[in-house]
Amino acid sequence: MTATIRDVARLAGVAVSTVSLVVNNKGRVSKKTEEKVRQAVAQLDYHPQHSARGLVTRRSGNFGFILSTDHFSQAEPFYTKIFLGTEFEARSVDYYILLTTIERHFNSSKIPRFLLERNVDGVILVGTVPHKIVDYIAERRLPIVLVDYELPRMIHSAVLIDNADGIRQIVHHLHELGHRHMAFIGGDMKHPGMIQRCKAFQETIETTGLPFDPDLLLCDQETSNIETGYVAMEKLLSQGDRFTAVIAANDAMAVGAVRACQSRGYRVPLDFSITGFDDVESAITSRPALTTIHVPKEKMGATALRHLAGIIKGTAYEGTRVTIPVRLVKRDSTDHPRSHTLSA
Amino acid sequence: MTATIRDVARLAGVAVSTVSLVVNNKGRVSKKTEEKVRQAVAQLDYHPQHSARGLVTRRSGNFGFILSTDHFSQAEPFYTKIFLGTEFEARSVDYYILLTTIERHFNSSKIPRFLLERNVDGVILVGTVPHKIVDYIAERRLPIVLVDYELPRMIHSAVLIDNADGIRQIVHHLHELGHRHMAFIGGDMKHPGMIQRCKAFQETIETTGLPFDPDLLLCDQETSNIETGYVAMEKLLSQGDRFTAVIAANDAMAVGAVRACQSRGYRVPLDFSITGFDDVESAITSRPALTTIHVPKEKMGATALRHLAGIIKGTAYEGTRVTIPVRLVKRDSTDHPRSHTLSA
DNA sequence: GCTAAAAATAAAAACGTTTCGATGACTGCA
DNA sequence: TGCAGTCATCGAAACGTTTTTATTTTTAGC
Repeated sequence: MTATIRDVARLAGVAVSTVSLVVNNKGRVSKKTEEKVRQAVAQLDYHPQHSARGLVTRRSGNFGFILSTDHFSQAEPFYTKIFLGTEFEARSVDYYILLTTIERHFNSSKIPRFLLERNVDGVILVGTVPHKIVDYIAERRLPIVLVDYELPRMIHSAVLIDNADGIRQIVHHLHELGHRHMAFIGGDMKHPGMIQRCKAFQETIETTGLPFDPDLLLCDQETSNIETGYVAMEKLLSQGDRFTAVIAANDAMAVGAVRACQSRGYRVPLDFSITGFDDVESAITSRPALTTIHVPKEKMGATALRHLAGIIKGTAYEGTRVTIPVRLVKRDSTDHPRSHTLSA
Repeated sequence: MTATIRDVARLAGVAVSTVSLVVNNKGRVSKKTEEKVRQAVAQLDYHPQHSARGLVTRRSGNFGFILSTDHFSQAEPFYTKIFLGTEFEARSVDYYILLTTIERHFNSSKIPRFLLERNVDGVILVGTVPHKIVDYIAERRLPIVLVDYELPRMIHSAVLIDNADGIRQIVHHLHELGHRHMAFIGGDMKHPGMIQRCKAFQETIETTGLPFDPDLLLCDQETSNIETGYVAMEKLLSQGDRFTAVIAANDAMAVGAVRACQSRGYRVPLDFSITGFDDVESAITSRPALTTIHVPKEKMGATALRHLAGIIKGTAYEGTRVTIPVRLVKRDSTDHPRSHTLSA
């Protein structure tokens, strides 16, 4: 039915091995025969059969993509977009992606089948994942790339975003607008990225020479969603009029903070400037549209895949951290502080 | 490194072919040798190698899962959950899922790689997909199962939800509460499911003996999101006080309708009862929590996979439609109509 | 034009599995 | 005890590649 390498060889009038050489761009083949072979390939619509190839190369041609179930079914398509980037990039390097989700709590009886069966050549792990599964994979000597997550021990490759720089950009932006008293809503500190954002806030405040008020630093939440932001903002408001801007560690909390303001009759950005982080869908759709830090999600996924493929080809080193730059997106949730406007 | 079938055979003291028989539960093997083989398999942690198996069986052991890019990166994890159901079910029948997205507009240069390379044994297509890609796959004689979508020509298998019954349940629920004048917000009529919901509304109104008012039937939108619902509700409200309940064809539009009410100072469900459809995340988190129709998304995915596997095994027929039942979930967005409450 | 070296091509083995036909070992019946 | 028939097991071929080694062709230097 479908053409095999023999058919191509016969049609092109060359040996099977020559066809293989051409198809894989290996070895030196004369221009002339290469052309003949390529023609035959095109004519027969030949595609090498994965399984046959895998049998001899001892590679599966697959990468595993592991994500926690709650990350995957979370409302904002943050991780979904990372996957999209990975999948897209996989097409160009000829790998298939096997996506699977795991529960938050590692359960050795629920190990992804592609690991048990050794049917992947490497694994991409995205977001918060149980440490044990990382160890399990590492024990099996499979290359690993973490995305938007890192483990204390720095032995695995990771694709990260420049959280510190993002926060710096935000603080500077607000500072330029004239804000001096900024509050920070930190969210769930179990995620390393959140810790970085929180730390970066404190450091930037300090280096910029702004006053630091510990009451305006809220970093002890359990979650990082809209509700979290709402509650945190209410707490800040109840503390009195000590700030003009609020930096939320992600967009969801920023949206919550905006709502809390609005339901108390405050206007954003007139009374308070509020910023997010991540630049997810709701940063654009919510009113006012959020000033936030754009995180290139697809690019993270693509970078992870490229890196993983590199490790296998031998052109990249395992254990490298790749940091993806982020950039400020100014929208409608930030403006000069009220007092500043008045004095101007 | 990893154990092969020969290792198992040697350890168990039997022929390679016997091990194969045991592992695949084929042919008749004596209890005694079966036991020996199983022991050896366990001891060596043997897993058949996909590629070797695929080479001889001429099966890939993969199913394709195709979804439009916008469905996949949509805020509500509706399709994501369908995928989860599929993936989970795939584990038990020993198939891998290759997930890929396609653009809304069919582009023959962007055909999923697993189709070009014939690396799947069947394909699940979810939500609205270009007809051309369905034809393309069918031409290649690959089994197809559509999920939450159907094509005019009824030649492909499809897993659908009982839209008509869902609408019936809602109308009856509202009727029981005492509502007689119901409005309907239909959303994007390009999706067959939306058409069904709209039709079912009209039919149920009629068979229940309720008055039908064409002004209360809004079925000419282009989209089906929160904004759509908001706008539609404003239009309804501007038409005067002719209804006490609003049935939105999905949860997003219901949320929009609720917001429109609230921003005009109406209370839900006191002034208007509003219902959704789908039972997505926001049906639970939005205030008031929505009375809606629960759609078992994971189950749809699982059913699709099972059906596809059945077609290949020869235990299911291609071209079958499987309808998944739905059920009403009563939450806080519906109550007796105001007049009814007063008169009671 | 000859030879040695380099480049291009070919031939064959190997990868791990399934499957088919063959072989051997039992069973039950005469 | 012998024999047909059934049941359990085995051996070997085949699947479509890549890769290594061998062979042929081309090139370059004299």
